[in-house]
Amino acid sequence: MSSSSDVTEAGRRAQTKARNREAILAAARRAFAEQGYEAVSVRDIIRATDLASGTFYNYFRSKEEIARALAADAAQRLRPLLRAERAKAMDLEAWLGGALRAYFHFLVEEYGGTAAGPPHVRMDATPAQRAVFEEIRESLTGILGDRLAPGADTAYLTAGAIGIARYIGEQMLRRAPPDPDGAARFAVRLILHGLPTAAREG
Amino acid sequence: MSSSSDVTEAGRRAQTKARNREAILAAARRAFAEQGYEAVSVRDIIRATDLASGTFYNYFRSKEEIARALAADAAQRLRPLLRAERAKAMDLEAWLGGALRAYFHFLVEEYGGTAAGPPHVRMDATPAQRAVFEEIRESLTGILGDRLAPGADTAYLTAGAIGIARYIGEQMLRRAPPDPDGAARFAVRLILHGLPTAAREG
Amino acid sequence: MSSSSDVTEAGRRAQTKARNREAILAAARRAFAEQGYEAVSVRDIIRATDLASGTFYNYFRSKEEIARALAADAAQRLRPLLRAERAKAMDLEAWLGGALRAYFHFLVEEYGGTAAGPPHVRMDATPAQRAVFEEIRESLTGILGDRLAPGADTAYLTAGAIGIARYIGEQMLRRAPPDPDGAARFAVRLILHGLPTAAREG
Amino acid sequence: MSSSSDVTEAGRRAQTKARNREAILAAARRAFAEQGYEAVSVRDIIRATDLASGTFYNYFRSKEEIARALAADAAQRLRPLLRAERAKAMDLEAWLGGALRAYFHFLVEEYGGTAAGPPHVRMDATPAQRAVFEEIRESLTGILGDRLAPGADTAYLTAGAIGIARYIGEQMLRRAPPDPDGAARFAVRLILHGLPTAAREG
DNA sequence: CATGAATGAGGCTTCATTCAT
DNA sequence: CATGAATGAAGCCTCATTCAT
Repeated sequence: MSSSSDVTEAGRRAQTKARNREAILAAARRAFAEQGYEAVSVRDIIRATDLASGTFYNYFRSKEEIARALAADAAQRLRPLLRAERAKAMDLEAWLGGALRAYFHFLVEEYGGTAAGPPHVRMDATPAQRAVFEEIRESLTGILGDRLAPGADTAYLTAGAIGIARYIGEQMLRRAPPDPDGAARFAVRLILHGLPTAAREG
Repeated sequence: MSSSSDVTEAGRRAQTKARNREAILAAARRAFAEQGYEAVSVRDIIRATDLASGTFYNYFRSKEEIARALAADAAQRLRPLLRAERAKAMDLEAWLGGALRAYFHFLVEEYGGTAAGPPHVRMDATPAQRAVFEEIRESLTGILGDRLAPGADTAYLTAGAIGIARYIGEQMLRRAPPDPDGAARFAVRLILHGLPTAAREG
Repeated sequence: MSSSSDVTEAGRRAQTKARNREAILAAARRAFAEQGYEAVSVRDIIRATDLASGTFYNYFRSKEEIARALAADAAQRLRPLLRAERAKAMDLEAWLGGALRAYFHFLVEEYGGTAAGPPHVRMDATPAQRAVFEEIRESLTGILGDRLAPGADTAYLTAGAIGIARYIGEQMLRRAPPDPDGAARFAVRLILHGLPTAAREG
Repeated sequence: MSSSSDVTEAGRRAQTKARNREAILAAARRAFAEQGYEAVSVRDIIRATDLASGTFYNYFRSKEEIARALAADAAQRLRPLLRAERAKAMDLEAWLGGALRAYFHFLVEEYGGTAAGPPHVRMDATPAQRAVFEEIRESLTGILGDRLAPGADTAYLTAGAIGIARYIGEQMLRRAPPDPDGAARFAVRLILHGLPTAAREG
């Protein structure tokens, strides 16, 4: 049963496994984005791949697990980007611009062409999402430094910033073609200077 | 059919009907807010009342119908409030303050005690929601008047304002006790002057 | 509570009761004929009257009972007719003609305008139907007298005759306007002389 | 995926599938014959097999579909038999004998042991049944040739013949053991020469 | 590991029947 | 007796998950 091509075979196997896993994840991401968790059936997901229904369970223990994996995956892909921007940025404007560009590009890559966008989940539904929220809060407080009043409500500040990013991101995805850089410029202005200022510029 | 208490009888019946209808609506509102449309089963809803499963269908034709009724109901309760604020308000600040206070009080009344808040639905999932979006956009453009640049992206502006309201509202609901007026003051400042200014004040 | 018009009142009540009972029976007959027993709901029946759903149960103990009542009713209306024809008839041809005319007129009165006709029930599903079957068998053997061979299969003979009547009756109901007398003439010829003979005449 | 028993494996699977499908069909046929379409629940059907409720839907999309499949199946098994008899037969008697024997044997195979027989559906409830009706009508007119009067009512003739076959078939199924050949001989005589002649012979 | 049929819990909904008024 | 809302069993069907091959 073991031949001289074992290594190659094992390699091919590993490749196939990785390919299958990615295929399932991609199909699930699309499906969840378009229809929401409950409306998606495991069969919807595997029907979008060339695999059989049972195979799903060789890669994920349950439908819930793939959803969590997906959310964690998104958050984990997003966090390094945000961290990198935080590291590079010298001031609030630079950081906001970098982070929002990163986020909007991420949205386009992840959900571009989708009718929907990322599921609008409660802000802290998963640990990964909570982590992102905290990450942003810390970056924000760090950069603001002593321009942050002692009693300032950083949770509200963070929520406001995230709200702007989320909703403008959703609008952006609905346009053809989506323009992440333009959206980021707009969001930066809105966050930094407020709505009247943002309205004054084309 | 001919007792002297006919009126009272009919009245009691009508009262019971109205009470049951409200009980079902309230249970559904809670359930949808906490778990989302798909995750809620009709049995979840009626189990939260003291009625029997079949009774649900004496009041709503389907699970979908009650969801629509709920969304329409919320939007229809919200729109007059927003309109009234628009009529009263002379400038942007007054309008924002009134509208946000109205919205946050509405949230507390509607979802106070709930773990969650209103479902984060896509911004224009239902006609009623679209209508609210447009209502806000129009108020915004109307009040800004010629302080709105010709090419300004009013959809982004509206989305940003709604995003702030939604996410700060969600944060507010999570606090005990929720403070809608405080949240409104904060949101007004954030929207009007931007994040750095909002951060500078306790 | 008792007035001088008690008799009149009682009379009106009895009238109303009879009217209601007939209304329910008529609605049920139509419904069963058009949709079949199981497909008809009690609400279908009472919706076709101006009564309330609970009222149904003041007149019939259950849906099954009204179906039985209906079948019994039909059989009981049919049997006297058949008996009368038997009494009048001097020979087979006269009896067949009378009985078939009676049956086909009965069908038109009972189911005319209906899309369907009487439910095609098993020949002996109810006692009343069994009784009709036996009634016909006895008339047949009585009239045939010694023209009936000793070992003749009277069940088959009866079944054949009934089969002809049922299926030609069904065809007749489908025509506009239905012609019960013509159908009876045709069926008599077919039963008496067989198909080739019946085919030879227009 | 690569064992030497692949063919056998696939074969066994296919066999199981076919067996299950047949088991479901058989159970449904019995149930529909005994209780009629509406009175039969999908659970009745699968309870008569050793399968689980959900399995039904691996084979048929709905209860309606299996009913249609059953009717179509019966008609499709019957029509070739009737056609073959039509091709062989030189005269009316031969054709009637062949067709009725074929039909009665079909009944015994299909519904033998059943308390009931085929559901007495309206003569043309399904396309397949309409097709059988027309098939018989055409054979009849073809064989009668110019022994058919110009204005003869071929629909009535066909209905009469089918009525005889249906009701005598029902009687036959009720006997133990059923005698399809005897029933066919009887029915031929009745159809060809009429009731008095049929009565004269044992 | 892949396959895909089998499983059975559970979802939505209908409906015969009861009962307070 | 009439009314019509309440009841809960039962129907059809979907789906996450298991398992033999």
